[in-house]
Amino acid sequence: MAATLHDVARIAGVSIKTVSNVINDYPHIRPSTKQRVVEAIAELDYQPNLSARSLRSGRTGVIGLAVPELSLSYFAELADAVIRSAERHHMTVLIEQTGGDRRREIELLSSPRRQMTDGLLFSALGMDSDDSEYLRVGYPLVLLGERIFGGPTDHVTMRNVDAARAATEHLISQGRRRIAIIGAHEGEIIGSAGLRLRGYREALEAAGIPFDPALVGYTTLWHRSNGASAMRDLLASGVRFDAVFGLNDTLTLGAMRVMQEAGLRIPEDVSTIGFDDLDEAQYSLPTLSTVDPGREEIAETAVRILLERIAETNPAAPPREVLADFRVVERESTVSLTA
Amino acid sequence: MAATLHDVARIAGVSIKTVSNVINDYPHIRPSTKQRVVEAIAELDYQPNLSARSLRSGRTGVIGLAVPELSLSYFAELADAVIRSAERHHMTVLIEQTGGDRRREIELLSSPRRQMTDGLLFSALGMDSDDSEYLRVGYPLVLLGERIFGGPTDHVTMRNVDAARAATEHLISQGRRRIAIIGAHEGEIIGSAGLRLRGYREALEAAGIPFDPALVGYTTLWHRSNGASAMRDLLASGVRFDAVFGLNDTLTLGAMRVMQEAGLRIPEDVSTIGFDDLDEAQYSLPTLSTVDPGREEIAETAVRILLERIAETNPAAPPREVLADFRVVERESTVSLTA
DNA sequence: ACCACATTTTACAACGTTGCATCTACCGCC
DNA sequence: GGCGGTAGATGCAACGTTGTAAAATGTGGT
Repeated sequence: MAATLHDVARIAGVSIKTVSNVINDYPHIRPSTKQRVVEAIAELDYQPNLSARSLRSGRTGVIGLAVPELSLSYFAELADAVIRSAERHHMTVLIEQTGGDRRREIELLSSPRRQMTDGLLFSALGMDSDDSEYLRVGYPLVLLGERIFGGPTDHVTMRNVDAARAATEHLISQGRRRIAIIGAHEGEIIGSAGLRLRGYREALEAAGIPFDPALVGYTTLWHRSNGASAMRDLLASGVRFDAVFGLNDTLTLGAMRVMQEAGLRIPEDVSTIGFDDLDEAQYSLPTLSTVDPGREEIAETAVRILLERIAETNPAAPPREVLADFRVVERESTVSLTA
Repeated sequence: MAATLHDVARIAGVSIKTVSNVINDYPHIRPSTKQRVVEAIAELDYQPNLSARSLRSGRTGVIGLAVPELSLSYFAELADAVIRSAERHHMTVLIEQTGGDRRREIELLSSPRRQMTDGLLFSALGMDSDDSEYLRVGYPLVLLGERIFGGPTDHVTMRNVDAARAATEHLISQGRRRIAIIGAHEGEIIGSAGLRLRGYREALEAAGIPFDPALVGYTTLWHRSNGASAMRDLLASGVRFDAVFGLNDTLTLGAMRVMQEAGLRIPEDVSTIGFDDLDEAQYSLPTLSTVDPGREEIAETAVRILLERIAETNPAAPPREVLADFRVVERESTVSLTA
């Protein structure tokens, strides 16, 4: 079967420990010895047994990434970025899908699989701040997302409130006053929906525009179809609006499609902005203005912090919270009122 | 730190082997003993050490999935389906991205990481049939995709030619005669592009429609922007067409956007069909007719076959090729000529 | 030639688990 | 009462690696 240290040692005429030393770049090895070992390794096409190595060292070289669903573009693009980041640090990524289900999220935190990872990047969706004690786990954990703040672990996330306020301000600056919002979650305070709604309200308030509950479209999920049906409801209600802020791009694209079917022109009749800056937003008709929440930066930072924690000798360092920079991306779907 | 078999054994007052037997459902254990062990396991919150287990057993419980990029929706949806399938078999999935690069694909086949997986689902994009010898590896490997046929391994894929012919026939049955095709690859015979182009030509031929090279839009990649620019070129060339077959949905959505900008009506002026049946195709404007190539079935079958190979004692069984069923999905973007 | 000291190599024991072989106790049967 | 057989429990070795510590070898100075 596969060659082991013993085989290499036999061929090179040294002890297995010497082979191990060569592989691990131990400095004090005679060049001639090293060369013989290297040749034997090449001859046998030796590859270290990773199970044995991690049994011995307690490290696996794998980090976990838990997300709700890869078929949600935001998480697919996040996973892509995380894998590329991890690669640069010679780490592999094991992806788990939770479906956004609280129970599965909690289970996953203490699943035997945590054993095969050195640490976990955890994008919670079903859990909330009340559950934050579950995050007190015995391995390095970096939280992503906006469901839990002030928890016991490091946390890398986006500036939801600020970014949503900036998006709304962008619409206001174009002379829009009746700004519908799509994707709100009934009663939510913390969480992407709650925080972005808050940014929206702050922007309105700052501009002296009264908040009109009739302009809020609620959805449970953020799939395209939810955006579409929220918009259908909004149109059916007869409420007047001249702009839409969709709480993510996917929702917004669904809503746009319904508006266009209904004969509304975007951006002339309804200036529309989304959130996430998916690749897709560049190719819709019209192209979608949106907020880039700093996804690449989030992935990169989260991986870096997780690896720091893994390497750390003293795990008692206080939890850090990192907020990525965001950016409003103006495209065709938003334009000033020409009236 | 974490509890081991020894700890459990001490608490339960039995040998570690008995604990191991309980965990592995060895039949001959006195119920009272079993109960004591189970209680001790619960008390210590014991979880087996997976590194030790795989060192001993040679199995990891992990399968690898190599895809070009997760940010391509097709692969994100495929990965989602594979993970869900694997979950049902109590397996974990380790995802690797190759970027569709031939060299990286080849490297990955003999990477030390193969060590941490019991087998690999491999979606090749950069390699071609000339490289098929690289697939002769010492571990269970199931090939996905359409770059290599007749290779030495099991292969699960879609009926590209038939499905593309069916898509084209769908357009022809609606009275379309000038059918543009977008996303072809110069000179490719094998591969999604080459095979689907062949299906297109077969359909034309069967209908007695001459093949017009001016109607072929070439692209290197299949991102949205490639579809958009191919369509721009097509429009700039002045060639006349009354239908478009996009070789995948993403391309097609990019092309649709350019057509609409140019004032073409879909489906009236240009009946349009894609390929992949992405979630997104249900929410574009108009909704996109497309081909469902059987992605779920592919994921499920591939996982099943891989696990069979892993469990197999005699690995000499001849390679199998499985083709999933496809289905033309009619939506708003295709309609009969009303002349 | 011998010592002090640095370089190079090695032996051994673990990491936590499971396969194999073995051992004891007990059961039913002639 | 002795024997074969099965249920139930165990001890030992091994999977392939690396940390520790110590042994072997080499170098230079006296």
